[in-house]
Amino acid sequence: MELTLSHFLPYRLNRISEAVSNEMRAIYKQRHGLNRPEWRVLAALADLERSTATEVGAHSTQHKTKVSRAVFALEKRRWLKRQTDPQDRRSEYLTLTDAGRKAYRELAAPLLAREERILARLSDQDRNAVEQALSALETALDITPDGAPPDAPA
Amino acid sequence: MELTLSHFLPYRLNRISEAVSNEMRAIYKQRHGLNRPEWRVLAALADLERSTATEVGAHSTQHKTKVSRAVFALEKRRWLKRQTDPQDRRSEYLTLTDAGRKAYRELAAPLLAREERILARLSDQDRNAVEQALSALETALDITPDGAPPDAPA
DNA sequence: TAATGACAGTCCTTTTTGTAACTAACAACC
DNA sequence: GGTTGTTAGTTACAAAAAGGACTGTCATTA
Repeated sequence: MELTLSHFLPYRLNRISEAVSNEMRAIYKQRHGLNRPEWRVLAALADLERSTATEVGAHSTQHKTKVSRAVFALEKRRWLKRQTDPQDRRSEYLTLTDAGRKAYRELAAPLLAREERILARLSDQDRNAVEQALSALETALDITPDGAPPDAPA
Repeated sequence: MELTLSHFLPYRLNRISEAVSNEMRAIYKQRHGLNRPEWRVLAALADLERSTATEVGAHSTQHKTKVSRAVFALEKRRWLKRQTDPQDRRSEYLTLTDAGRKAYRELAAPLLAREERILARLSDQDRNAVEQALSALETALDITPDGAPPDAPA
């Protein structure tokens, strides 16, 4: 029963995650001045096409206040448009504009390239281990690919 | 060339890291009202015994301003003592007091238990994959176990 | 021993985040 | 059709993080 920081799961995860995130942030910050919530909303909307802020939050694992602020920022850039749902006027549908989609594509390419550059330093075996580890942890932590628990526990 | 958030390495890492960290934070926050920098300094000092703020920062991968504030907070609780190095009066040696070591031990147990509880949900194979993945990523990202680059690049 | 540059640690200012309260809209129930 | 409870999204406030500038100390060199 020994706790050494450098062997402690959360510490290691955090350091790795932060290192990777920082590389990415440099890209979307430098090119378009985006912060992470904004980038995530952009990516989420590219994934989801047309959806509400709540859905975007679920899909990108972000609190609704972050989403709200990010949506506002992206709207100001005219990268997305809102449209209140006539059926339920509380919620608004969000869609990327052409400019938004263009910005997303311009960002996706270098971000993926950077991801690939990191993974390229790993052996095939290590890459497999990474995939297996991430999937296993996601399951163990009840984090499904798009943010909802795998099946609702009673 | 497809960027889907749920398959994107930094996103997955971040979500996992955050989920695990949150579980831990609940423990050291609830029991002793610590925040992460404070907990990390405590753990680093438990690892290192007697060392300077700079060393603690390197060992726990934290910016010196965070370390500075955390040291102040822990000092106020009388969990650590400072001692300016007579050889170099810029730096101060930090050591945990008995109370500090006691608090550390009281925290280490439940934190390790929580870590174990998470890992217990994984198969042996998955656990191995996690270990292999973390090590491989640490290497690929030039993050050595205690925060210094593996060997200084020219 | 003055000048330059590096380093340890702190302080101060600006962003970002998290939390909780709030508004508006809906739904269910009586 | 009023009451109660829930949900979508925003706003306002408080806590935390990030970053840079600053102070004091040391080392090097002239």
